[in-house]
Amino acid sequence: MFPEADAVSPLLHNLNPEQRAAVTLPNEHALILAGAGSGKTRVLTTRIAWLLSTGQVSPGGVLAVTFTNKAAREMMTRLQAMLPLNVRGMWIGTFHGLCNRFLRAHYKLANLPQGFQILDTQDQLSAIKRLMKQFNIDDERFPAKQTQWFIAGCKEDGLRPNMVEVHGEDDRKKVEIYQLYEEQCQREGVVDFGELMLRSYELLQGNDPIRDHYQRRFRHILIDEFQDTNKLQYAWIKMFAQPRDGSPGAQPNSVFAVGDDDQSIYAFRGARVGNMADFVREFQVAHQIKLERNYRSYSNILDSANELISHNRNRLGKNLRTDQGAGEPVRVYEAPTDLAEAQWIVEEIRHLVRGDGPEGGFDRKEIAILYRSNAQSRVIETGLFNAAVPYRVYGGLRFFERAEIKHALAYLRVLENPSDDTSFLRIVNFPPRGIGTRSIEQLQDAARAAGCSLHDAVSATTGKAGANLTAFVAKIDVLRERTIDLTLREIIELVLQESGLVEHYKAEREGADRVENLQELVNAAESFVSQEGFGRDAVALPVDELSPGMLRQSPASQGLDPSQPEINEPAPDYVPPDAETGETLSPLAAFLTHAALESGDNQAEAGQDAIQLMTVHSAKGLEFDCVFISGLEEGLFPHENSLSDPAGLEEERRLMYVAITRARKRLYLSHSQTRLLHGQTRYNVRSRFFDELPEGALKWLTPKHQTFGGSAFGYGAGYPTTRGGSYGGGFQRESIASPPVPAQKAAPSHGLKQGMKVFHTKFGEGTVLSIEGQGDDARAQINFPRHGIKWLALAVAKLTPVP
DNA sequence: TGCAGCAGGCTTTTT
DNA sequence: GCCTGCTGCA
Repeated sequence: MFPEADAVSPLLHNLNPEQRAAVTLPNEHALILAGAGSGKTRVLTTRIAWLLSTGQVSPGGVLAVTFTNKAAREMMTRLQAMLPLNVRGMWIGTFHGLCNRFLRAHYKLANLPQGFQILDTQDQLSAIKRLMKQFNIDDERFPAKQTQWFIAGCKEDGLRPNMVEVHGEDDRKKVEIYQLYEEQCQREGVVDFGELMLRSYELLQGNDPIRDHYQRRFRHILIDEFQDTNKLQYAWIKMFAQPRDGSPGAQPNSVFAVGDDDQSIYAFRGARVGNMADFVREFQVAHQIKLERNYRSYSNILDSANELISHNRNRLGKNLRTDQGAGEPVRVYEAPTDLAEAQWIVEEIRHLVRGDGPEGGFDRKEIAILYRSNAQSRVIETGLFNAAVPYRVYGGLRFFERAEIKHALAYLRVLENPSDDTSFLRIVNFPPRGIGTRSIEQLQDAARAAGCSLHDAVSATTGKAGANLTAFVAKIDVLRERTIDLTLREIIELVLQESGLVEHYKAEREGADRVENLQELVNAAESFVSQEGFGRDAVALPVDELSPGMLRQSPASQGLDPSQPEINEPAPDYVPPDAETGETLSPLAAFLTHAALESGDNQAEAGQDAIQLMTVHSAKGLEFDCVFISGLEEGLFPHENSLSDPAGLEEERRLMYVAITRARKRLYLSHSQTRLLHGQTRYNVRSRFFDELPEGALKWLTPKHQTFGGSAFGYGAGYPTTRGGSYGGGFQRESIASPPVPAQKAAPSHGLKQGMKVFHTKFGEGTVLSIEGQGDDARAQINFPRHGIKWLALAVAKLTPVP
C-alpha cells in the first residue's frame, strides 16, 4: 500500500510479524494488546517513526500520550535514535504535561492566569486543610485526606460540583467543600493535577473551533498503557478523534491504543480497564493485534504467569509464549518468620552474585526484591544491611517533594504569583521570623473580609505582629524587583540566601543534607535551562507551533520529505485566539511548572551496583534477571483489603502477574508463617496464588504442606476459583505434588472462612485472618479494627458471620 | 515560639 | 513498630 515502506524497511527489520503488522496499520483506529515483555514501547515508537518516514504525517500531526515522564522520555529518545528529526513539533508527553502545554497556549480561554501554578498532592492537601479551617468544617467528620480523595475522584470522573450526585447530608457538605475549594484555587491562580485534565477537556468540549483545530492537526493519536486511563482521560482522548461521519472530504484521524488488560493495577486511582472494551465498541476499532511473543523470560516463568492469570475471568484473552527454553524452575521457599525469609533471600542473593550457578554471577542491579507493601521492606533491608550487601530502595520522597525544596519553591512561587496563599503560608514564618499563629489568623480574617490574597491583606494589618508581616512582604517584594534581570540560576541563588533558608539549615544539627539538596536545586534549574527550550512540557507553545503560517502550510512542507504529497486537509483560516500572541512563560514560571509535573528521581544513588527493592507497583515496566517476590501470604498478597470483592482479588492477581513477568531468568517466591506487622505478630497462611501456578514449573525448596486457610477450608470472600467450587481447587492440585493428605475433615462445623467478616459481641466487627486446629480446639485469628488482632477459641467465642 | 511527648494511622502511586 | 502531626507546656 505504501511503496515507501521499502525505503524505510530498516525500521521494520527485527520486528516479528505481529509487531510489523501493528507498526504498519493503515490510518484507522487500532487496539494493540501488548503482553508483558512483548516489545510494546518498540512498537509504539516504531509506529511513529514509520508514519513520519513514509510521509503519512508530519511531526506536528503526532500526539503521543504516556503516563509517566520516564516513558515519554524513553519514547522521545528512541525516536530520535531512529530518525534524524526535530521532535519539538511533536506532542509527546504525559497526559498532564500535554494538558499543561495546552492550557498555557489557551490560558485566556481556559480562564487562567498565564503563569498559573500547579499544586501537587501535598499542596492540594494543605490547601484543603486551610480551607476547612477557614470555614470551620469539622475535620473529624470530614477528614482532609478523605475530602482530597473525594475531590480528586470527582475530577477523575469529569464531575464539577454541580454535577455530583448527592445522597444525604454528608454528600451535600462534601460537594460544598469541593465548590469552595474550586473557588479558592481559581482565586489563587493554581490548578491541581485533576484540574489540568478536566479544564483541558472542558475547553475542548465547549469550544468548537479549538476542538476542530486540534482534530485536524493531530492525524495520529497514540496512547501508551491504555488500560490505566481513567474516565476523564478517555473522554479527553475522544475529543481529539474526529467523528467518522462520512462527511464528504473528511480525512479522519486515528487512535492507536496500546495496552494490556492483564497489567491493569491502578483501579484504586480511577483507572478503568473497561475503557479498552469501550474503545473497541465506540470507535468501531477495525484492527486488534495481540503481541504475545515474549522476549524476556524463560518458559517456566511465563507458564507460571499464564496459568496464574488464567484464573481471572474478565480478560480480553492473551497468552504469552517464548522461544527460549524452560530455564530454571521457579523456586518456592517457606520461612518460619519474616526475619528468616529475609535471611534466606540474602543468602540466595549471595549465591547469585557469586555465580555458583550455570549462568555465572549476576550483577546486583539485575536482582530485584519485590513486595506488596512498603512496610515489608524494613526487615529485608535489615537483612541486607547486616550482610553488607548494597541495596537501593525505590519509593519514598522524591527530590521536589522534600521539605527544604518545597520551601525554596514556595519562595519562588510567591515571587511569581503573590496570590498563591498556600505558598505564602508555607514560608511566612519559615525560617522563623516572629510571625505566630495568631497574627496569621488575623491576617487570614482580614484577607477574607477584603476578598484579597494574604499578601495583599498585609498592608491592612497593624501592631507589632503587623510590623513583622510588613517586613516579610517588603522583603518578598524587594526580592521580586531584584530578580527582574537575573537568570534563573541567579534568582534561585538569591532566594536561597535572602530567604535565610540556607543559613537556617546550616545551623541545624542534621541540616547538612538539606543544604546540599538546596544546592542541588540550583543545579536542577541549571540543567533545566540548558535543555532545549526549558523542557518541552513546561513552556508555552513555541511560537511556530500554532502560528498562522503553520496552519496554512501543508504539513509535508515541515516534514521530512518535501516531495510528499499533501496528506492533511488544508486547515481553515482559523487561529486559536490565545496562540497568536506568541507570549512565552518566564523561565521561573516554567521551572516551577517543571518541578510540579516532574517530581524528580528518588534520591537513592543511581548507577551503583545494588540490589533493587521496590513494591510490585513500582516494578511495572521494569525487568531484571532475578526476581524475588516476598511475603506471598494471604492478607498481604493478596492484600486483605482486596479480598472482599472479586474485582479487588482480580486486581491482586494481575499485580502478581506483573510481578512474575518482571523476571528474565530466575524467579523466587517466598512466604513466611509469621510476620511482624503493625507491631503485632501475625500468623499467615501462604498465598492462594501458589495454588494457581503450574506445579511442573515450581521447585519447592521447603516441604509443601497443607495449609488450613488455603486448601482445606477453601478461600473466603465467596470467590469461586475457575476450577469450580469454592472447596478444593487447591486441594486437587495438592495431590499432584505430594501423596494425598490424610483425609481432611469435611467442612468445619464453625463454618468460618478466611476473609469472612464476623461480629463479636465485645470486639465488634472483624475479619478472619486465619483458622487453626479442628473441632473444639479450633482457633481463629481475627482482626478487629478497634481492638487489634485476636486469637479466639471458636468453641468459646460467640461469633456471628456478617453478610 | 519551640520542643517534647503522645495519639493515631497504616495498600498500592503518577502527575 | 514506626512515622506523622498535633497539643500542651516552658
